[in-house]
Amino acid sequence: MPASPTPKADAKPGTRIQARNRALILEAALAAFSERGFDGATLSDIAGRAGLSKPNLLYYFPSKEAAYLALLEGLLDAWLAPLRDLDPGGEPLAEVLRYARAKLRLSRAMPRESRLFAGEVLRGAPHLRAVLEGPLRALVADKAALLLAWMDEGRLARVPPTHLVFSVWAITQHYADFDAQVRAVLGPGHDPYAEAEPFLDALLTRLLRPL
Amino acid sequence: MPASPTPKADAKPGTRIQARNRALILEAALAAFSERGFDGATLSDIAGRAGLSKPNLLYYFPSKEAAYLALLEGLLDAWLAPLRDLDPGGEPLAEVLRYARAKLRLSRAMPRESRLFAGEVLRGAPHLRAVLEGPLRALVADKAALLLAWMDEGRLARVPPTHLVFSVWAITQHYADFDAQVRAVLGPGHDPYAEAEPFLDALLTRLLRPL
DNA sequence: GTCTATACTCTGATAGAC
DNA sequence: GTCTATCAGAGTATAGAC
Repeated sequence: MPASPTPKADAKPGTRIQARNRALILEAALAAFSERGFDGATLSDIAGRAGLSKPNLLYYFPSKEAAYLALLEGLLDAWLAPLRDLDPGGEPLAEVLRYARAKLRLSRAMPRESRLFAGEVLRGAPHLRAVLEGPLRALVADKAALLLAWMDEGRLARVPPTHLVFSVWAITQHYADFDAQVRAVLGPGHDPYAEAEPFLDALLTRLLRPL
Repeated sequence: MPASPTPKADAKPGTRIQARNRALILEAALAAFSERGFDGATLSDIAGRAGLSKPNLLYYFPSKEAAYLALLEGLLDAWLAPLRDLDPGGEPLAEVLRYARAKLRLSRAMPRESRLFAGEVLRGAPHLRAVLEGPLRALVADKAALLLAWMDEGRLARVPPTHLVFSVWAITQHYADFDAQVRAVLGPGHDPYAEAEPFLDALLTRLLRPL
C-alpha cells in the first residue's frame, strides 16, 4: 500500500472534486429527504440544492435509492453514539442522565437526521430492517443488561430497561420529529429543548432513584 | 326539514351507495397514506384497495389532497378525545394515569391513524398547521392550566405541564409510529403495549406523586 | 468528469360514452 | 354514477457528445 496523501477511511477512491461533490450531494439529500421523505424528494430538487445537474448526480450515485442508503449508513454511527457511550464504570443514575441529555442535544443539533430516521422507521424501515434487528438490537440488549445489573445491585429503581430506553428515545426525538407540533402548541417565545432538558432530568431522576 | 331515514351528522347528502363508497375510499386511503405517506401513496393503489376505478374515486373526492384532508379531519376528534376527557373533577394523579392509559390504548387500537398524523407532522404539518396552532393549542393550554392548578394545590408534583403532555404523547405514540423499531429491538414473543402500560403507570406515578 | 438531450414509466387528473 | 380511453406533466434513469 503506497503512501496516499489523505487516506480518510470513509472516502471513496477518487479525486478531491469527487469527494467534494459526494459531500455536497449527501448534504443536499439530507435536506431534501428529511423535509419531504423518500417519495416526496426528487432528484431535481437534490441536484439543484447540490448545484449539480441531474445526470451528474446520477454519476455519483447510480440511483435515488443508492443516495438514500449512503446517507442512512453514513449517519448511523453518530446516531447511536450516545447509547453506546453508556459507561458500565460510571455512577448509574448519572450515566442515564448523561445519556438522555446527550440524546436530547443530538436531537437539537441534528433535527434533520432525526426526521430522516423517523420517516424511515415510520414506513416500516424497509431500508433499515437488517440494522434494527442486528446491530441495534444487540446494542440495546447489551445496555439493557447493564441497566438490569445496576437495578439488581439496588443502584437504580427497577423498571423494564428496554422500555426505559424507548421512553428516552421517544421523548428526545419527539422534539425534533414533531417540531412543528411542539412549536405550534408552545407558541412563540419558547426554547423547547432548553425547557425539556430539566424536565427530562427530573423525570428520570424520580423514576430511577433508588428508594 | 322533512323526515329523512338516517340523518347521520357526518354523512354528506347522497344515496346509501355514495355513503358506502365514501367510507370504502376513506378506509383505503387510511391504509395507503399511513403505509406510504402522502407522496408515496398513489390513486391507483387507493382505488384498487377500495375496489373502484381511479376516475370513480375522483368522482367522490376531486383530488388526492381532498381525500387526504377529508381523512385527517374525520379522525381529528377521535384523536384528541383522551386529552379532552381529562376531568377537572377527578383525582389528579388518577386522571393523568387514566389519560395516559387511554392514549396508549388508542395507539394500539389505531396505529394507522397514529402513523398518518405522525407523517403529517413530520413533514411540518402543511395540512394541519391551522389545527395545531388553533384548536390543539387551545386544548393543551386549557389542560395545562388544569394540571398547574392541581400542582398549585399540592395534589401533583410540580413539573412543566406542557412538557408533561408532550412526554405522554411521545411515549404512547412511539409504540405505534416506530412499531418496526420496537418490534425489531424486542424480538419475537413480546407484547409491546402490554409491557408499556405498567411502565408508563410507574413513570407517571413516580414523577407526579406529591412528596 | 460533466454536460445536453432524451427515453420511458407512472402519476394525477379529465373527457365523454354508457 | 360508473366506466374506457386518454392527456399533460413529472419522475427516474440512460446515451452519447464534449
